[in-house]
Amino acid sequence: MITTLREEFPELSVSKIRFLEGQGLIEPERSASGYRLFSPEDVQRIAFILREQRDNYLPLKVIKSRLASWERGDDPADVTPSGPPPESYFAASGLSMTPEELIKASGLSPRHLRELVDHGLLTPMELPEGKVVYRDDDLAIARAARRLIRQGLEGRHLRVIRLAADREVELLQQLVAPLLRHRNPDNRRRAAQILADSAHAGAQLGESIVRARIRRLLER
Amino acid sequence: MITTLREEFPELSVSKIRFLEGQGLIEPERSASGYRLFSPEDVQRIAFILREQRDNYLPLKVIKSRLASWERGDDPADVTPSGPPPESYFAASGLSMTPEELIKASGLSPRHLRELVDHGLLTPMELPEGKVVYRDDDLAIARAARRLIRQGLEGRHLRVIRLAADREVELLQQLVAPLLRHRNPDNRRRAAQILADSAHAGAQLGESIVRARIRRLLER
DNA sequence: GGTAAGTCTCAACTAGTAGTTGAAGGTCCC
DNA sequence: GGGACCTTCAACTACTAGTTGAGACTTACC
Repeated sequence: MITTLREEFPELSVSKIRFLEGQGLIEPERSASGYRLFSPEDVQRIAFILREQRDNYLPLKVIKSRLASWERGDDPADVTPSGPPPESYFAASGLSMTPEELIKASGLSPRHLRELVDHGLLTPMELPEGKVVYRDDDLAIARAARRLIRQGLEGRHLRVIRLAADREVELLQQLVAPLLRHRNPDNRRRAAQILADSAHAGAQLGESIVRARIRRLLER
Repeated sequence: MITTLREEFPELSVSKIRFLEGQGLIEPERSASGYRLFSPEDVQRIAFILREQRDNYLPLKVIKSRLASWERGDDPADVTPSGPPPESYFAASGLSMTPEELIKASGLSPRHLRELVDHGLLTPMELPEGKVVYRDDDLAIARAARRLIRQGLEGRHLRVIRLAADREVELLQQLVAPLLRHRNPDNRRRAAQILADSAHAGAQLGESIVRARIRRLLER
């Protein structure tokens, strides 16, 4: 049987392969005597299925439909909904934290927290009494920043990322400026939807480009 | 019972609430007589659970452990692995497509495809016979780009995103340059790991910043 | 040609997840 | 005091994701 796959998935059984075929997820060729013959593409496909199961806990039905829509070259918006759905994309949890709480929740050091504020990555709300309060946006930013800091990046590097994000926001802002000009709730909702989808697509685009570049870098 | 939740989740049953408590996902207060009392936070928590189930197909066990690590203020790397795991982050599927196939799979028009190539978002491999071939990186890029184009962005706007991505790659490259200087397989693997985590964190950071900015924009 | 190891189908079985249902009883509130 | 709600607890159900076993066939090797 396919031993290559067993490197990544040691618990892969023959019966599971048969089961996957029974569910219509794979369709290996057959030899004259009825044995299954797996092409490299079949192996890739099985690896994909197993990875989706293991890493994203997707039910086989969902994997199957994604494979199918991928094959049809379908609208990828339906294929990659791994993330919040548009309506909830900007849904704030109402969380608000003191600097101390943010430090605990993000794992940042006070020094790094200050750096992030200085470089404009974190934008706490200033309350009249002189206190400052962070929101859930800031927590997400702080956590991501901490991962990068741990790898050796510093405030000034993160600033580059912030500038890029700002430029992207300007871009998106232009897109919905006409809708936001008048304070009409319907237009506002429409704008939020466009922004949600575009922001998500923009993030995907950026990540895809980075990934492509890095892959080529590593291939050398 | 909680009717607010039924707006988003019409099929939510009382027995399901009790089941969730039985599984340890929620712990509502109790009145003196033993009735469950749901605070707004409880409602938020339940909504989160139901959303993870509905949108990401996560098993309750996984949701529970994510809630728990969120509560402990744990390493968010474990909390947000919605995406490929480090080892497979750069795993190519070996896919290669002709321009026509890419157009079909991405839904781009030939004109937009040309634009993306011109602006350096797509970088096909040129084969000796003069043919060009796209890879799976390019498909991901093309699909994300198409979502933005559909919202009204154009080639020159996407170029801005590409430049930002390039700058981010330069940043990350510096991070692993020492490891890649000598062709040692162990160092190479280590570099790949760092790049995978950092690229993912960088994408998260960028998206978080954009989201925060846009949210503030919409709040005005 | 024999035989061991592997494969085939098909049906039955199993383990786990995610709840639902029903019985017996307590609480709330008009 | 009665109807509508809530409580627990055990049993039951539906579905997913396989495993196991029987009986038959194939492949490889001596």
